[in-house]
Amino acid sequence: MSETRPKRTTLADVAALAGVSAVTASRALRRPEMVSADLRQRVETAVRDLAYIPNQLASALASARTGMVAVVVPSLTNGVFSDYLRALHDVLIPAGLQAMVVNSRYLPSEEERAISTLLGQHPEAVILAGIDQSGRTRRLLEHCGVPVIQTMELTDDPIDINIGFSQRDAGYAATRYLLDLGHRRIGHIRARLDPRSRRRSEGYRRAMEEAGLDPTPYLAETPRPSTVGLGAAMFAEILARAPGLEALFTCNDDLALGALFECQRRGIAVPGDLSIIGFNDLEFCASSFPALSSVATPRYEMARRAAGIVLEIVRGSGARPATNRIDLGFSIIQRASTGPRAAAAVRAVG
Amino acid sequence: MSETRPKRTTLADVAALAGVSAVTASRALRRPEMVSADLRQRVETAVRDLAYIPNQLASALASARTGMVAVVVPSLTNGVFSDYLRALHDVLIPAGLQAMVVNSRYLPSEEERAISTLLGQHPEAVILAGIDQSGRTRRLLEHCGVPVIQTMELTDDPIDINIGFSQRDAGYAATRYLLDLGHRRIGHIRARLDPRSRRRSEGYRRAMEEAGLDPTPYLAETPRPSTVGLGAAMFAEILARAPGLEALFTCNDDLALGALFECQRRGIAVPGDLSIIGFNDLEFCASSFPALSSVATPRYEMARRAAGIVLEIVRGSGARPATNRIDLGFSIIQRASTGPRAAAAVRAVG
DNA sequence: AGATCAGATGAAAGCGCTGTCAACATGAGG
DNA sequence: CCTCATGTTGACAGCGCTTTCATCTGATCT
Repeated sequence: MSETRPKRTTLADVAALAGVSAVTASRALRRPEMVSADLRQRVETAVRDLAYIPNQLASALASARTGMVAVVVPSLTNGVFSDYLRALHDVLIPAGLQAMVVNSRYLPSEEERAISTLLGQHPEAVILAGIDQSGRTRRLLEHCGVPVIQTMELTDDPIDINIGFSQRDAGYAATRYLLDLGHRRIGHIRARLDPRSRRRSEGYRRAMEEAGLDPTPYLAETPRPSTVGLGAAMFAEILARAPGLEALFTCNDDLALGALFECQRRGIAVPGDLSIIGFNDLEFCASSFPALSSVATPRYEMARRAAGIVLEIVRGSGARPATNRIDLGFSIIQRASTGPRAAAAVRAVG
Repeated sequence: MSETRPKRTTLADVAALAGVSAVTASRALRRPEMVSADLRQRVETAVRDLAYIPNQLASALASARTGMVAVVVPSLTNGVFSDYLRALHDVLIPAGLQAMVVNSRYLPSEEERAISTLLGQHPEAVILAGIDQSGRTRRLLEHCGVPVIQTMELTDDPIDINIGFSQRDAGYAATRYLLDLGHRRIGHIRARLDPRSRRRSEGYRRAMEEAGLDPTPYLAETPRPSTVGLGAAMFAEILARAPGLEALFTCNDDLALGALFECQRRGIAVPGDLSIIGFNDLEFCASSFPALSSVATPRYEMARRAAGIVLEIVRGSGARPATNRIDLGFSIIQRASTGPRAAAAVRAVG
């Protein structure tokens, strides 16, 4: 079966059956209004009878239009990217464009490989989740001749167009929020150690230092990918190290959920004994007990805007956006898991 | 920018710069061992200097090899498919194959569209998550001339090759497990209503009926996609309807987690007052409080095997597996969220 | 030394489709 | 009745690459 090449039906077969030339058959499919109703009908019938599927490869090669936009995300696992990809599809599909998404697994080397492969397929645009491309990747992208959109985060030096928000500011704001609640011993957990979470942590560090606090004793980090279980374990580790912990900011919601479970396991009241705030505001944050505070990130909107810009450039007027850097911001979502510094904690701290 | 066609560098440019013919340049890249060290060197230098990226379209068209395998999954959101896709990548990438994954969103119409598009790109194999293809889709797949692997579930009538486990048996086993624990008023929540979850529910229904129990009063279902919040809401709904509930089997872990949170919110002890078992055994089940029992499904293994078979057929000996239907089974993972029927509940039921 | 052969290279053909342009009807206008 | 738009259709070339297959070299054998 792997050696028999049954010679897929081609446009020529369809044309022959319909009794027209290949060009006409092509037009009947691609621009039906250019072909008389009679022939169009015959071609359509032939297509159906032969179960003809156009060879996109040949079509793309001849027309120099692939109808494909390349998308690189660092993870498919992460709930963050499902909203992101959904937005992309919502915009691209109705416009007849196909998103080709590949996963870089948070590895610059894989990203480079992926982009190189994708570029070979001649996408009409490239949408990247992230701003941290390697130098070689950047060069490829700069010379590929199609729009490149970097998302998820802001950069001062975009390859082409940039849509996002400041991860650092968001991390800062989350920490600041806990500080404003009166907390001082604020822990921070981060996993994976990708550049984006690193910048969130920088925000945490800056807020702490500005408040005259030393973040070191309350910090836990690991290169392992974040999971709920890891959140629980790392929280336990900080707790062992810094008993007087009053609040916790985690780099994402999975870690926050893990910490919350660990609190339940140990009988630590949330937010009575400990306030918790996560990051991303995934769906479960609103439904947990207590509901988790988090930092809402505009991931659907970032992707929607990115796809919209692509559409305008490749299918619309060709007009590029007025500005090549769009800040979509973020917001702190206050829920039951965070509260003011409790009397008990105040007493313990002195 | 959209109108300027800067004429990407082609193999001919590379060949010219290296002072060789296009064929030699092609060979230097594709089968280096066929070219003398000297010329190979010159070609490689030219490639680097020109930042040449081969046009995969042209390459695929000429060689009839795309190096791509088409993958259709119904969801990217669902934690289930991240393990699945990871396995696919783990096997395919090192073999030089690229997985092109598209999301059918649990819609047969989208699946048909997606497969039609994918087939136009001439994949070397097709891997499907699910067995419920529409008639037209089936016909396309049967005539496409490449291996087709249906996964996630077993069918008596595979298109080509089938790897999975019985969703119905798994649903039956989960319910049976609760029955064996002594529970009688066993609730069941299911969302999305896709064929796979329907068969899990059929297993539940059969187990209940075999035990002489009427499942109707304890059943809640909705076509909406399942979320943690939905799990909580639907659980609350059953509770209002059937106060004496002793146990709950949910169609997936997200719903189970929602139900667990709802129990915490209402002060219902788990498993003291209510046993809960989910489905899929996602990572968080082991870390929640109490840890959630679940049905572990071999999703990594299914994908790994599927990819392995693809590899063997398209890059290996071309040998197809001895059997075209592989059952990978499932297992009940017992954790803290399930326990025997409590004395209190026994009393209440009478 | 002449025949033989493996290895390296290039010329030509063509993968399946679409862009371009010429050819051909058709009916309107003069 | 002839000319000229208008609208359809087809011939041809070519997208960028790889796959024959022929050619040419230099080494090997007798």
